[in-house]
Amino acid sequence: MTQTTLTEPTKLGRKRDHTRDPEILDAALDVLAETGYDGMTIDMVAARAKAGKATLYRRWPSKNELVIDAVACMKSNGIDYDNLPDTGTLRGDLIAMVKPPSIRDADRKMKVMAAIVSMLAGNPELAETAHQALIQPRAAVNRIFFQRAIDRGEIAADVDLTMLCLIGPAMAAYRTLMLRKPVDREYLVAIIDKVVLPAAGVR
Amino acid sequence: MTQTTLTEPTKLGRKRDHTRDPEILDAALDVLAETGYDGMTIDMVAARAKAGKATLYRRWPSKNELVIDAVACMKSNGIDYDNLPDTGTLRGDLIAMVKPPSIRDADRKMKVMAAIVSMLAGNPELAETAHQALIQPRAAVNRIFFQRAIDRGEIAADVDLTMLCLIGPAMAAYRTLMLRKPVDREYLVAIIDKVVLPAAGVR
DNA sequence: TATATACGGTACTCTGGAGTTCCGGATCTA
DNA sequence: TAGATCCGGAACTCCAGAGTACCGTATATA
Repeated sequence: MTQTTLTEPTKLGRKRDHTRDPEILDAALDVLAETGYDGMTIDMVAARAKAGKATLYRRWPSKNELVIDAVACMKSNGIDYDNLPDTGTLRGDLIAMVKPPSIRDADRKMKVMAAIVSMLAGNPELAETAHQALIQPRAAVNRIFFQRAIDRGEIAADVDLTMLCLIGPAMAAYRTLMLRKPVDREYLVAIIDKVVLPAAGVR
Repeated sequence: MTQTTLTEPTKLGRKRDHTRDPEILDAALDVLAETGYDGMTIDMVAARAKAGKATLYRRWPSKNELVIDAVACMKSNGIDYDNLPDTGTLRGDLIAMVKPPSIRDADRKMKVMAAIVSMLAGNPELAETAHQALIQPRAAVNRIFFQRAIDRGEIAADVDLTMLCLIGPAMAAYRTLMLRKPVDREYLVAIIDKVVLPAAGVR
């Protein structure tokens, strides 16, 4: 009777409602963006998600794991990889990415970045997750645009792709996190026209 | 006898040894850079400075004020304003700034930035101090170099100086804080040659 | 129906750090 | 010399937040 065959560990009782996972993680991201890592408390997240604290601890063993999962689920938010703009010019492609809602959730991304920056040094798992979810996707899209431009002969084939891909994200992040000024459409366009395209050697 | 004239509140007792202030603030910066704002404890700072905790609280009313003072005292570290390089070319001036010890304490500056980024939003005084001590000085030096280049006719007079001044700091900060890769001389030279100078329109 | 687990919610324990107080000893003024 | 304030150091109070336990209720299996 009590024989729980190793091959069949059938679960008893009420099942966990995993449809709530995204709501909880989204609440965690809100609190994280608003208060920073140390300012964020599990009670805040639970209250925001209208969930019990025990519910959170049933799903994530600690605050750290919750944050890692929350950051991970931001991956490729606001980027539709199957439907990237393809305007025929490098400038057109880059400008096409400067649109709401790309700008809207980019704001929360920035605040989450600010919240976790100081944790990255002593938290390799969070650092890796943040890189995969927040840093890499945007650079990857840029790389596609630049590669197209190379294939078209629009820019030289020996440019430093890695460097070019980082200009936009770097200047946007610096303006938000350090200068604490808004990164609006006007500023992003200025970055493209005054820095990125000249650096790419566009005629 | 007990008359303490308002015009002469002569201090009794042993005098505070203000020569220790810089040592304490330097210890605070070390701990701040190593552990982040919330990870930093007053006990750590006191131990590092070989001082008593009461000594710290006699001089700064709270941890927050201590951190603000510590950040403020980083101002223009590693920059000798009275002896800036003047090589006759924009590239020469920019490259001349890419030297130890400019790179060495730049590393601690970066770590301090990472430590306080998430505090800036809810701490205007710290934000202002950080801007004056960490952000503004470097941009100001760059602005001098670019202005010289304009005066020489080396670059066009209608360039966006503010934007140009930020490229270097932004890309260096992004590489350190987000990518967590070393900002060495090679990388800084690459930024100058591949991004800054093309953006400035140097022939 | 009986048992087991999930749920939201509340109350609890425990730990670490901010800030305070006191100590013995040193250094200043009156 | 006496009183006041400093010093480094240690012990203390106080509190917020991580994590746990338990409540009554809901939903699953056997």
